[in-house]
Amino acid sequence: MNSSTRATLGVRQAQKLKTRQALLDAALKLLEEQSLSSLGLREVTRVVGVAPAAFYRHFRDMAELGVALVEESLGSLHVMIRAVLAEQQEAEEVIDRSVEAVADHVRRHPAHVRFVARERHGGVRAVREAIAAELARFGDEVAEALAAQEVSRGWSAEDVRMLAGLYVDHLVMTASAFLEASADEQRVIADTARRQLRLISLGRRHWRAA
Amino acid sequence: MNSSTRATLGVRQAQKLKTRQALLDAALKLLEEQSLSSLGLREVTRVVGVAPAAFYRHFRDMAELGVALVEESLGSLHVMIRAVLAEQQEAEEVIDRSVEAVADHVRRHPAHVRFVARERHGGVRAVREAIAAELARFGDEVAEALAAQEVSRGWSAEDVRMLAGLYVDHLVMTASAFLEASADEQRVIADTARRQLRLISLGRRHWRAA
DNA sequence: TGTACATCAGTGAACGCGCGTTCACTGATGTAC
DNA sequence: TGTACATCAGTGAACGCGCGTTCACTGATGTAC
Repeated sequence: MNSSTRATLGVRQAQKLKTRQALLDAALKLLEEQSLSSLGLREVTRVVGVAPAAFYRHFRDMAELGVALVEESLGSLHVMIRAVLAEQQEAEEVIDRSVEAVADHVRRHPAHVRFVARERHGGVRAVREAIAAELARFGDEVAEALAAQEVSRGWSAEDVRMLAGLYVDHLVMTASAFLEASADEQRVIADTARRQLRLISLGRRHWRAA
Repeated sequence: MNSSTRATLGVRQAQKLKTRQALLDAALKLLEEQSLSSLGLREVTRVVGVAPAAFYRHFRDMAELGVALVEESLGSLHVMIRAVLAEQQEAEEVIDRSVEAVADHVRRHPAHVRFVARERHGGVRAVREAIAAELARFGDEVAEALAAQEVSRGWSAEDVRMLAGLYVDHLVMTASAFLEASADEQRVIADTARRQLRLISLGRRHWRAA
């Protein structure tokens, strides 16, 4: 009857998924004010309104929940990156669109962005590794898109990947800079990000040409 | 009698400073495995070997200790940056020297670097703000050095500051990448960092010339 | 130099509290026939 | 369709434990005379 869950799922499984998602949502919200390594299992179940022991039906511990949050957080970012990469336009337009897309993504998913920025170098190894692996995949994907562009003719694979890494790092830095900024500051950050991308783009066009 | 403390300090004050430093050292060590927001006051005093209540003679809470660690951590980095900026050489040499200096700094002060990377977006506001303020000062300092160089003739102050920001961000990214890397991986990271700086340098030389 | 008093870094015991984890349980959902 | 049994998500009580904070204290160091 519940059209928002696949018909093949029984009532029991659907309810379980709902509770699991409620735990993830509650944790993400609580993580706006603290880091994963200090977030308590009881805090999370309290917000959801289930008994503490119910947590164990879904996750072994908070680290496992953290890894699940990484997938959720970077999944939506992945969609955004793909969309930007798919467009084929002038360099200048791509830059403007990218910065706008990042700003928009932060506006839509601030908690996800904050979580990734915070836990990327945070105190929970499994989560750090999950984020690093996911960002490396982004890098590979960006590299593939860059390699297909005319400007990359004659570039070695390593050089393309190096440039992709620069873009991914810049994206993460820009996104987290947006987070704590007021509307005015956001405009400055966007402007700076555009100029930085323009400078990198210039360096790209003259690579090995100098 | 103790030549390592200023003669003007009484025995009592010297001892107090020693305990304070022991608390900072113990905290920094414990923070290699967790984040500040989950580090306990009792953990720290236990390592130092003083009563928990002694903590309050030095810091109001862990956040205040964290801010003190920021000053300590970024102080040594500051010295390193200044040294690199002071040298006047060919662009290519500056890049090699910079990357080597960063690698060396991470080798010498891994815990400080980890602390800054982790808490830059961590769960304690006061510490985040202290790090942001200090990195902004680095950016200003780098901008000043860049502005004095021949290549920057005709650049607006904002553009110079934008480039300085790119360098500072790149430095922090590179330093934290070194942290978790094996010797082999460190060589790859250093090589990538050099090429990225070379590309940025190229963009810089062609800025507004295109 | 010696004495009497003030300061204050560090002590140790006590407190109430929330934590993670365990366990036998309940009762709605699922399955076999 | 109806019945009997199996599954299992979530319960609620219990546990031992380490936490941050308070407090009156001690005794070495500092100061005034």
